[in-house]
Formats: sequence, C-alpha cells, structure tokens
Amino acid sequence: MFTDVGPKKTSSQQLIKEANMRRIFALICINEGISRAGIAASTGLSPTTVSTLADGLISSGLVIETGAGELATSGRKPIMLEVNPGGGAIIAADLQKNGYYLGIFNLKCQSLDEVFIPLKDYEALGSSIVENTAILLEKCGYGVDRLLGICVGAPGIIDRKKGRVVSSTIIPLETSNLFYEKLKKAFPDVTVEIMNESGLCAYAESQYGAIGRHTDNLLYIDIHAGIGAGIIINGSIYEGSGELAGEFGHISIDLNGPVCKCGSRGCLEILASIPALVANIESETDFLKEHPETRTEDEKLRIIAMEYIGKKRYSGQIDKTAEYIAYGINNAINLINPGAVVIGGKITAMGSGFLKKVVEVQRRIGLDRNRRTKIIMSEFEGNPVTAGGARYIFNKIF
Amino acid sequence: MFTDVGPKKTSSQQLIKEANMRRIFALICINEGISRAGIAASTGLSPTTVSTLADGLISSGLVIETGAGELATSGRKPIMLEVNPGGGAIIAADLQKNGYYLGIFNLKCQSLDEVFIPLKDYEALGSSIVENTAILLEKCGYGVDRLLGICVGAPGIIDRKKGRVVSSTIIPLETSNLFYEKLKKAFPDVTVEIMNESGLCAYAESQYGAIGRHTDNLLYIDIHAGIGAGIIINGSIYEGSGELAGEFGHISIDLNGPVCKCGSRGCLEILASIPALVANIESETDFLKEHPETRTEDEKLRIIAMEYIGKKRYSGQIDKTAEYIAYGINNAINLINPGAVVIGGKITAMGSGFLKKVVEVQRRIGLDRNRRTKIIMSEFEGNPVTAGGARYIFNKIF
DNA sequence: TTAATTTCTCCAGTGGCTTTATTAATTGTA
DNA sequence: TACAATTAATAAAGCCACTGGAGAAATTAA
Repeated sequence: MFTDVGPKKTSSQQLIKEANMRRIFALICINEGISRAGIAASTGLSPTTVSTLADGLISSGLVIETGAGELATSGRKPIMLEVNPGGGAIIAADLQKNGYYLGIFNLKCQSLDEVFIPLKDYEALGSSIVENTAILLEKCGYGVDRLLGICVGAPGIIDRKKGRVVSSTIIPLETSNLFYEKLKKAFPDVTVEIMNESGLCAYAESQYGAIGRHTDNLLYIDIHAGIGAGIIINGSIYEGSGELAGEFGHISIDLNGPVCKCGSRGCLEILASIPALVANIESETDFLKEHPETRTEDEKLRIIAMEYIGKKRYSGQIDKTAEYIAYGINNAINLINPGAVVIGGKITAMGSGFLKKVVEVQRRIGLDRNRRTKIIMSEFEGNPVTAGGARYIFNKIF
Repeated sequence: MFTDVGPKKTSSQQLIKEANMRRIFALICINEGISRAGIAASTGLSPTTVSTLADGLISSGLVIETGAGELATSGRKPIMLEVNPGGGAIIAADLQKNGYYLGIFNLKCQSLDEVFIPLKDYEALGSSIVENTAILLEKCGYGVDRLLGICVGAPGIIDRKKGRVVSSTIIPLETSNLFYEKLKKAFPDVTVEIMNESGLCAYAESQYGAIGRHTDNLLYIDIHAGIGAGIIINGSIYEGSGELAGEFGHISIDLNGPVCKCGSRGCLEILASIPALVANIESETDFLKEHPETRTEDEKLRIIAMEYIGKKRYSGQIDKTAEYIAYGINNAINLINPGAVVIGGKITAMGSGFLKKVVEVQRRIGLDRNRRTKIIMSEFEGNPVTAGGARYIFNKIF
C-alpha cells in the first residue's frame, strides 16, 4: 500500500519517506481530524515535507480532506485531514464449532457488518471465506481492489508460517487443510494471517480496552471448554518460540491434584474449565435432580449463571473455580508481571461476583508489589476476535 | 559515541547515517575480520557508502584495519576491519552480600580483569565503585575518556528509572542509597544502568550460551536462597510492567501446600529453595548427627552435593526438589513457551543428576508439543552477571 | 480596507546514498 | 617480465528526501 508511491528511488531514501509517511498516517489515525500544520508541529518534520507526504496519502485514497477546522485565534483555518474510511476494507474471521463469523471493517477499523456462516464441511472453509468476503465487500460498497487484508482467528495451535491450524479440539481442521493457500491465491496482493483467537482477544483488549490501552503488557485469559491465554508483550501479540505460548489451561496449581490428560496433575483446565465447573455442580448439588432433562453445556451454564447471580446458588463451586483461577493468575503475574489481566470467555456469564472472588483471592495470596496488576473482566462490545484481527492486520500494514 | 560524527545535518538523513553505521559496526562485531567489500555485499549498501562510514568508525577509534585478508581467487586482497578492543571499556559490577565483584571488559566484550571488593558499609557503594573503576581502567591501560558504560547487577527489586534497589533480602541497600546518582555524577557522559542480576544472567546465556544463542526467548532460573528468574523475550531482557517480572519463587504449585511468607501456599521458594532443601535433608536424614558442628549453609550445601554426586545420598530430597522445579518450569513453559530454560545458581552444585531429574519430570508432565523447549544447566564460564551486564551496555550503546 | 496571523506551497540548497568510472593490488599466463 | 583478469577501494557526478525561507492563501480583528 505504501510502496507504490512515486517512481523508483534509492533504498534508504525510500525508507525514510515511507517511515515518515507511516508516522503521518499514524498521527492522522490517532487524532480524528488534524491539519498539516498540526502534523508538522507534532512530528518535527517541516511543513513542506508534511504537505508533500500528505498529498501522497490523499492521492492513494487513504486520507481525505474534511474541510476547514476551527481555530481559536485569528488566521487561516486549517484543512483537516482524516482517515478515509472507504479507503480500504479488512476482513476478519472467527472460527467456531459449526461455522464462522465473518466481519468487515473499514480503514478506521470500525465494524461495518458481521455475519455467521454455518459450515457443515470444514474442507470448504477456504472457498467459503473467499465467497463471503466478496459478498461482504460488495454489500458495503467496496471494490475487491480495496481489500487490504484478511485475518482468520482460530482456536487451537496455529502454525503461522505455514498458515495452518496444527491442532484443535474444537474445530475439525486437519493439518492438511489448505484454506490459507486458497485465500492467498484468491487475494494475492493482500495480507493474510491466521492467528490464535485468544491472542486476538488479548490484542483487542490492549488496543481498545479501557484498562488494556494503558499498559504494554497484558494477559487475556479465555475460559470456556479449555482455558487459553493471549499474551501481549510490549504492545505486540507474543507467541513464544514455538507459537505455543498461552497454554494457561495446563498450568498446574496442585501437583497432588487430579490427573490431567496432558500427563500432569492439578492443571487449571481440569480444575476450573467450564466442563469442570459444571461437573462439580452436578456431583455436589441437586442440579441434575432439578433439571433432569438432557441439556447442552451452554444451556446448563446459562441456568447456573442465572441462579448464581439471582440467588447466590452454587457459590461454593463457583468460588472454588475463582480460587483456582486466582492461583493461576497469580502465578502468571509473578512470572510476567503484566499491567492488566483480562478474564474472558464463557465464564464471564458469572458476572462481577466471580471477578470479585478472583481479585479477592489474588490480593490475599499475591506479593504486595504484585497487587498493582489490574484484574478485570472483558467488557468488549462486539466480537473481540474479529475486532482484534482487523486491528492486527491494520497495524501490520501501516 | 555515534553522535559526534561530522557536522550538523538534517535529522532524517543523520538518522539514516547513524543506522547504517550501526549496521556496519554490528557486522564487524559479529564477523571477526570482514572487508569493506564484504560489508557492502552483506548489507546491500554501496561500496562507496561503506567506505565512507567505515572511515568514520576508524577515525572514532571503534574499528581498526588489521591488514590484508586471504582471498580464494585472484584479485586485490581485502583490507580486513575489526573491532578495536582498546577502543573502549565497559565496567560491570555484581553486588553480593559482603561486597561486590567489579569487572572490566574491552570493546569486544572480553573480560580483561575482575576483582572482588569487600564492603563493610553499603553507604559507600557509589564512591567505592567510582574509585575502583578508575583503578581498573588505569590497570588495563584505558584513559577515563575511553569508558563507555557501567552496569550494576543487583539482587532484588530494581527501580531502573530512579536507579535504585527498591527491596532486597540479600544486600542492605536502602531505597535512599544514591549510588546511581554518584556514578552518573562521576561519569556524566557514560551509560549507567542498574539491572536485576537474574536478568543479566539470562542475557549472558542468550548472548553467549551454546543453546541460548539460538533462541529469542529464554528463561533463566536462579536457585539459591530465593528463586528468581530472568526472562529474555525477543532477544531483550523483559522486566514486566512494574519491573517485577521473574518472581519465579512465588509461583505456587500446590495450593494446599505450606504457607509462604508472601501469603500464598506451596510457592517454589518454600518448597525448593536451597534453605528448603537443606532443611528437608536435616529433618529427614542423619545429616545433623553426622555433621554436628555448626556450619554455614554454603558449607552444608557443599557436603550435601559431594555426597549426592559421589554416593547418591539424599537423592530422595534432591529428587523431590527437582520435581518441584520441574512443575514450576512446566508452568512457565506453558505460559511463555521459551526456546530454552537455563537453570543456574547454587543448585548447579548438584550436577547433572539433578538436571536429569528435572528434565525427566518435565517430559512426563509436559504437553507433547512443549517438550521441544530445551532445559539445560548453566555452563557459563566466568561471572554471568558482569558478562551479561557488559554485553547489555554494549548492545544498548551500539 | 488594512494589519496581523495562521496555513499551506514553491524554490533553492544540503547531505547521504547510488551509479559509473577510475585507481590499486594481486594472481595467472604467455 | 609484460599483460590480461579479477577483486578491492576510492573518486566524481547525480538523485532524491528533507529543510529553511519566501511567498501566496485564507481568515480575524481593527
């Protein structure tokens, strides 16, 4: 996007120009409405340079002039520059058990639309995304040439270099599934990334979250059937040396605890996942007697949450889960000392009572100095996977 | 060091020049003996530019020509460029209980000398370092103007911005101790950094270690009276949002375990530190009967290690310690998935038998895919704190 | 209408990099 | 020994992104 500006130049000069262009564009992104003069003052670049580069951004369609801005004192009114929302579109997918969400975002990373596409056969994932990307683009008035990137968020272990889901307990995606290649082939000039969903949630929190925005290092804990984590280090998604970081569910907090399928004992996943919580409640309370009908886990969770929030029922089991999670979080804080820990996933159905218990336990067992880390529940509006994915693509390009 | 090259220039061009100079210098550092032509081929810069910048490096004393190099085919022999070891000196301190080590390193980060300075009164730390820095510089033939930086490695919690040791159980350094200010005042043009010792050990392993060199993410576990950790993420020392990362000792692996002074239960520090190991052996074996004389912990550890390595005694307690550490390491691997975990500190006295047990347990309890992380014992020759500190300063400057 | 002020643009100049050409040094061969 | 071939390093000329100052454009206040 930034490389087709002007004729061939010597590499280093081109580099400078591109870097300055990025700086200017970033400023325009952050400040909704800023003048050329404002950019010059803020960057230290000369007004001349800013004018030249801004004109380049305008002619490439990324930026538009939005008329005269207000000025406190006298003088010529500034011409305000803003990101051109229609200048480009980003597509983000969120793979689920029986299909996927597909969202379209404008250049301001605002969600324009999001649909759920049911999938019977995951073999067809690639071609399905290709089709529905075209549909969404058309629906929102974008030509295919305006597509900037596609991000696919998936549960499980990702091999980003090969663009594959290596293993996942949730979606039936074989290692051999070539949906990444299909996307690259259909949209050759476009950035395509496969990312772990927890990482994208973490990224969404770190970019948009009221708390997350203010820290460089953040841990997002995703509690559902499994327990995963997304880690933000120095503002970027951290994936570890083998793209395996964030296996929060297999942190052990009880080496004498129950045996986990991973070979260890007392893992959080076996103690504090949603299935573990439901199983505890079923075996220790009258839940099954009161609700004898066969139900899905989601339905059970809904009932449990309702009765917990309304009548404080099952608080023994839920508090216990909170304690386990607090031990896990405290271990993570001791190791990586993030500025914030965000709890997300289905467990958020339990509401603030659950969070309160987690915080209470962590404050009790944590070192004094580690109590500064904020522990909150995700309050993200919309789908954090697609929002994080779109933002990730955006920041990768610009 | 790089800023006084030539007259005033426009900012962006100056930036490019400096960046290219750094690139060239880095290449000369890595390749012992490289020609201007070789640099041009390797960087993609033009021969002319390389010549100009190399001349700048030579005239600033950082680089020297070391005569003609060998050439396979015919043609003019290249003039080899190398780092000028005498071009600068770096001083690194390693604070201990009763004094500190002070090492001097040349521009190739090679250790020239290292001395132990006993200290009765820690109030005098700053002036003592100033004095002994001058002595070491003179001893090695450096003028004071050749000093590039000083790194002080300290146990405990560091506030790097203020240059203070915030809390340490090992050395009696009050928060009010102004040794950082003293150093800055005595050597105003010089980079001065206070760093956590575990972080510096980790850095030394990641820069020089046979295994550590090959991974971007590394965990160094320092087991002595406490258990700390140094974390390398993307090749840099990671300190967390509050400079508190690496509190490995307070990771809990048994929420029903013994109460720790931190308020939690089953922390590694209370289960697997050197004092814990010695206490276990004293209470569960005949150690005290056989060695009734009062001894220091270090002496006890020496005896235990000797008998463990020679006669496999105390292997019950030592294996248990290894198991605890393995659980801690496995938790860390699950969370941050480093390429390597290096075990250091006094526990290394136990030799390869201890390491073997740690690896065995981690391999048993770890996820298949997490068994790829290498777990090794530190085999660093010399003092990793000063070596890591010197290297840290070097990489910060260049 | 004029002065003052602020925004934006045009023009000449600076400096770091590149390309092309030249000089320097070495090997191989007649 | 002379000379071509080859590689390394330097010199000269030109390119281009940025800067600073002059000036045009637009707006407010007097």
